[in-house]
Amino acid sequence: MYQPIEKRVRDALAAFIRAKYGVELSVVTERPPKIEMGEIASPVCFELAKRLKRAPRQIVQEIASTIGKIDGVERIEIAGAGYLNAYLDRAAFFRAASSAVGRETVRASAESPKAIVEHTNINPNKAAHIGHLRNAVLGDAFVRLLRYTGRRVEVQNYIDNTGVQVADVVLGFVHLEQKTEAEVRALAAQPQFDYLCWDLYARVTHFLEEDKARLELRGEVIKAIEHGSGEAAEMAETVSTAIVRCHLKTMSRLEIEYDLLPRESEILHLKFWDAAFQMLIARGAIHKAATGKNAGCWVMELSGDKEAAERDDEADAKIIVRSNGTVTYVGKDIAYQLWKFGLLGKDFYYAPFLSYPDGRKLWVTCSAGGSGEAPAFGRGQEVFNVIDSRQAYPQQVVVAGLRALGFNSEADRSVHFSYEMVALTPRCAAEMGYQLSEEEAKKPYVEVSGRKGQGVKADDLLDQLEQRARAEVESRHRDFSDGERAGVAHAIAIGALRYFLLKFTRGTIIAFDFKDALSFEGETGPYVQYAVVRARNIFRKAREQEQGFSLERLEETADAGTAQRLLAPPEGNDLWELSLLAGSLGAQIEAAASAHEPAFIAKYAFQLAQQFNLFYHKHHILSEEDPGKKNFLLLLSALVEKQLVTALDLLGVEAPEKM
RNA sequence: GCGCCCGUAGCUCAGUUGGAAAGAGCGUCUGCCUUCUAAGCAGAGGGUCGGGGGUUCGAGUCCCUCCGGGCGCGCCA
Repeated sequence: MYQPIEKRVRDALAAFIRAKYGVELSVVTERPPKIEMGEIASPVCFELAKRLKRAPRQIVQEIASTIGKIDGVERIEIAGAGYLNAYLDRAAFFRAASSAVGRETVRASAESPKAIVEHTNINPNKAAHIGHLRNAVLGDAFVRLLRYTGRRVEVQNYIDNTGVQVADVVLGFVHLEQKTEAEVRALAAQPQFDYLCWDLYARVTHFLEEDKARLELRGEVIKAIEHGSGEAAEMAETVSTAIVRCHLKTMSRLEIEYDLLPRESEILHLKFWDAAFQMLIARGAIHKAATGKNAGCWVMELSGDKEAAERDDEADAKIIVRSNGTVTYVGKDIAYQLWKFGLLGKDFYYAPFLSYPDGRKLWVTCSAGGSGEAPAFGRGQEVFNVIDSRQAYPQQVVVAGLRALGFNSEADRSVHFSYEMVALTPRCAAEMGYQLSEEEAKKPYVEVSGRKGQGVKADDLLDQLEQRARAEVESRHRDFSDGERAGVAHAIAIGALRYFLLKFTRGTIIAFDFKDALSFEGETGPYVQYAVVRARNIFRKAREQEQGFSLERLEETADAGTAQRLLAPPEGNDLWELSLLAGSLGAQIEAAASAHEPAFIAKYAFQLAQQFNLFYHKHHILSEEDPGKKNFLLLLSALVEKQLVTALDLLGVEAPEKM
């Protein structure tokens, strides 16, 4: 509701300035520091003063007195050294915000351009940990944001089922546990197989570190897996698929779902790389180094400097194919990125992997056969790769690869949705029993090693959160059934966890601490959920007290005069600020979507909840005797509730009816 | 060595294309539950926005430099 008016003000000012002074400039607007100064301010006269070589104060007066009426704006005033402050028509804003509620969602049509978002991407060899959760929650919130703004989105969770990490677990089962494939399959059917592999993986890491000669064993296992047949390959398939199911189950607890699981094994077997290789050679994007340290390798020049390539200058060359003929990780990634844009000229086969409770199907790639009912995957218009910031360099190489092939517009539409890692506070690491050096103990955070079996497992954290939430619910609601308690506790646990991971901006390293993550007070998900519950409690009680009460009828019986009276300054400033903030969700969504920053929504939700709590404390609505005022307060509560629910939904958090 | 990121209150963090007097949570201290649930509210205290220089009418925000911290740069994946 806010941003259309803001845009009208900007356009009106720009048009006026163009007509009157013949100057073309982009008008900036901002929120004044205090509500007494209006709702939209522009410092445009400072810029104009410079251009016209006149005093800003003089220009601002001319504009304010002659610009005329702008729809939604009550008046324009002069402030400070030359600010133009616009004061909105409060009652009109409130009416528009209230009636627009619930009608703002844009539905994606099947023809609208598709965005591909790849996230989660956990190596399928051990349980998911807190760092993986940040990736998945961030990716999922971004997907929700895109879908809300009307984008069609395909969610992919890439499975590296042929890499070293899976190989190491297979090595562990074979050499440390002396297990056969059938025995591993039996274990994989047991619950918490991902936990078992977590420990085994740590043991394998230790086993390999003890004697470097054992690395040969790993090489053999990898070769066998890549070849795709034999006991080791079958075991790798068993392990990785079982672990993927564990991960999907964990993600389902957080209501994170996917459309497709593209697998590394198919990229290999369907020879995606060979196709990309031919393209790269044909367009001269890579060349074979004849001399120097890279002799015998196919390399790509990152600087795009052809002369450097001629000279075999190694400084800016990235090896794509090793001298033994095998392709590097980035090479495969280039092929995969080409497929995402529909540029590779090859496609996977697809089979259903599972069905979600709402009937939606999750598909997996396969190398032959497959189902004819699979939707058209890939061919994205825009591609977002949710990958931590440490992979910035390889991501740049992939984009450079697209550019070298002449796909400049696809390169521009390849986005590395990067974020910083989750580390542990030294205190937290100590609590978990990890040995820290003196140096580490002084740092603000310590990075933990999944290889060594360190880290906070996602399911453990979720269990703890649910347990705590359940204890809280039990102490407050003795009347709840077991099912109700579990449901509410689950919603609170998710709210706490998702909010915790989303309230930090992407570039901030999260120093994880149980104390903060397990909190339900202050700037947390449950705080926001609680505000929604408070609003709903009012409506519930109102329905009990009043026959035929409904939120729809409130709107019909509302009169504009009351809103105008109650929102009028100065007494109405508090109600107005809450209304204004509630009506600004759209502006926040726009900002969050364009900055790729879900944290903006989290911050907004908290601020709105905070202001609502203040309002809740000040006004006892149901005992309000003035029926017009009571009606207005209820409408305002309904507006806030709806906006909070929408904001929470974008974060993937559900607000329970009671808590 | 090269590249990228960060440094804001005791702690953890916001501060959206440069804009009016620096914000929040936690922690500390002081109050508020016969009311629509206190997972809440009010108040107090706490800041040379790492240092210095520059650009600008205006800098936490842009540029330079220094200090401090992190990450990346492999014929690993």
